Parts: sequence; structure tokens; C-alpha cells
Amino acid sequence: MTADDDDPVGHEPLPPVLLPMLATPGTLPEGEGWSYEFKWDGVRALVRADGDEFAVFSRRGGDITDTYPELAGLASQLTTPVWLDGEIVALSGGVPSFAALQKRMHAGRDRVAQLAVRTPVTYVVFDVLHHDGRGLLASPYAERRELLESLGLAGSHWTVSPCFDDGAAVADTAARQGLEGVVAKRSCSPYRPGRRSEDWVKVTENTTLEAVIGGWRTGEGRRADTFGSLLLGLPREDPGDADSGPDDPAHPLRYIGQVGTGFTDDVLEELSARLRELETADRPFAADEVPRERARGAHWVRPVLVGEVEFKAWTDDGRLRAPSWRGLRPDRTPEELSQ
DNA sequence: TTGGAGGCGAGAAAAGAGGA
DNA sequence: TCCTCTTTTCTCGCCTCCAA
Repeated sequence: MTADDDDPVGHEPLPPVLLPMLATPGTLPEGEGWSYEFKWDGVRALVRADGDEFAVFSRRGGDITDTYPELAGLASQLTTPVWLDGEIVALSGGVPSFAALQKRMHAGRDRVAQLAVRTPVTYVVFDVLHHDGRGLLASPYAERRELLESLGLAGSHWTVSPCFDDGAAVADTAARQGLEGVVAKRSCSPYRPGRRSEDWVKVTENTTLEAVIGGWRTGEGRRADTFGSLLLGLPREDPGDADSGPDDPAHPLRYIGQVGTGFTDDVLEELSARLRELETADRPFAADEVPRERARGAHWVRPVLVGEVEFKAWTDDGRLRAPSWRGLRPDRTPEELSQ
């Protein structure tokens, strides 16, 4: 006689591992059958609770329970075996800050408790995948959502993500409040663990920028013969900028980061050839601007090429976050960017 | 003590492989 | 042939470990 034999109504054991369902980037879907949530700028996390066992898992299935001890209190509200899906966020100035969260993500054992007080996190729950012996992966999102709200999860370090019917209004609110974007979910969609699905659509506001190429770093593998990333800068505007204003023509650019994605093979080859023609021993950035590990092995070029990049946001120290290459702007000059 | 290397979390995009 | 999935190559920041 097995445990299953004791359970004639089909009680499903809690799966030991689940990977999160992923959203597809896109534009805001409209019409019947969609619901909308804010996109939280944090780290994805799944919670598994089963009696005395409580664990938090990362997007790749790693156990991160010890990294966020303040979430352990959630176990007291989970009285039946359950899998939850959500996002861990750290608030800064009232909005989620990925920069603040990064301090928590890799904290050593000795610093976890200290950082949990200084930079506490909140677990924003948006889905329930298994509850009280019932697997919900095949259930429609609307049904899972209804069950989630009935659980009454609320605490000092966890909450349920609000859900709305008006996508445009959610997008507008997200933009005004500085949130990352919107996630639209098809009400009838099942949960597909570990899969990217068009039943979930994430809409984020990207920004484009024209910047000057100041150098490149060699690539690896398939890109060993071209380049790995481009080092980008903007012409200095402020005469008092650092030690290197316009009066210091040796360092005409202010470093704003690197871009290493968005290139086709043709672009890699063409751009690589042009950069090699422009290579110089003179670094166009001030010495202390480019991080040591980025400057190591970098090749510098005369700052004459302008390109366009798309990126998500500026980091706290004035770098591009998640930049992607759009293309050269032969119609633009560095001098025009400074005007 | 400092510097370098590597790991890990998030993200994006392009190319190649494999199946229908 | 087309579509989907996987792999590869990057970004950022912070950490630990080890060698000089």
C-alpha cells in the first residue's frame, strides 16, 4: 500500500523542482481575455512550502533561501503545501531598485543578516502553481489568480502583485511611477514551467541614445576575429567635468558603458575593419572612468564614429543598463552630440 | 593589502541545430 | 522550408578566493 493508495481523489505530491514560466517581449496586447500587472524590477523567485520545509528558488532552480532570511516568515501563512511564483524586489525611494537588490544577491553568509536590515526585500507574489495537493499548472491563469488572492498573503516582506483589466492605464501608471513596465497575461493560459510563452507578454519602455565609439574589447569564440563589445562615451559638456574638460583634448569622452549585443555577423566584420583603421594608443576616456577590468586589454580608437544604442535605463553611476546596438549613424558627428 | 580571475544573479540578441 | 529551441556572446554589479 502506497501513499497514493490512501488518496482516491488524486492528491498530487508537491513537485520537488519547478522552473518559472517566462514572458515574451512585445507590445501591449489589448482586448478581452487579458489581465495586466506591473513588471517588477527584481529577481524571479519561486517559493516551495511543505509543512516545516520552506525554500526559495532562483530562476535557474538554485536554492536562495539563505540569501533572503526575511522571507522565512511567509511560511507561517502557508498552512498547506504550496508552490508560489513571484519577484523579489528591493525598494529605494518607494520604487523597486535593481541596483539596491544587487547588494543582496551576492552577499556572503556573514553579511546577509546585516544587509537584511539595511536593505530589506519584498517578495511580490503573482502566481500559485500548486496548492493543497492540487497541481495547477494546467489551470487557466484567471483561476490560479483567484486562488492566489483567496490565500490572503500579506506581511512586512511579502505581498500579492495587484492585477488590472485596463492595460493602457497600468502602462501609464508604470511610466509615471518609474516602474519597469507591464506584464500582460492571457486569462486562459496554463503555466508552462521553464518555457517562454506568448501567453505572457512583457512590455518595457526602452530608450535610444546616440553615442561615440571610444574603443573595443576583443571577443571570444565565434567573435574572436571581430570584437566582443564597444566602449561608448559622450562628448564632455561641462567644462568642469572631472579633470578632463574640453580644455583637455586628450580625453574628449565621458565613459557611459559598453555594448556587446545586437550585432549581426556582417555588422561585426564591417565595424571591426573600420575600428582597426581608427586604432590609436590614446585613450579617449579619463583614466579613472573606465573600470579596470574593462580597460584591461581594450583597444582605443579615434572618437569619430557615432552609433545608436537602445537601453533600459541609466545606472546610478551614469552607465547604460542592458544596452543593445542599433547601428552606426554616419549622418551624425561627435560634435553634433555635444550640442 | 591589493589585484586578478572566476562565479552568479538579472537582462538582450543572433546564429545554428533539430524537428515537423 | 519553416519554426522553435538551444547555445553563444555580451551587459551590469557584487562577491569570494588566491597569489603576489
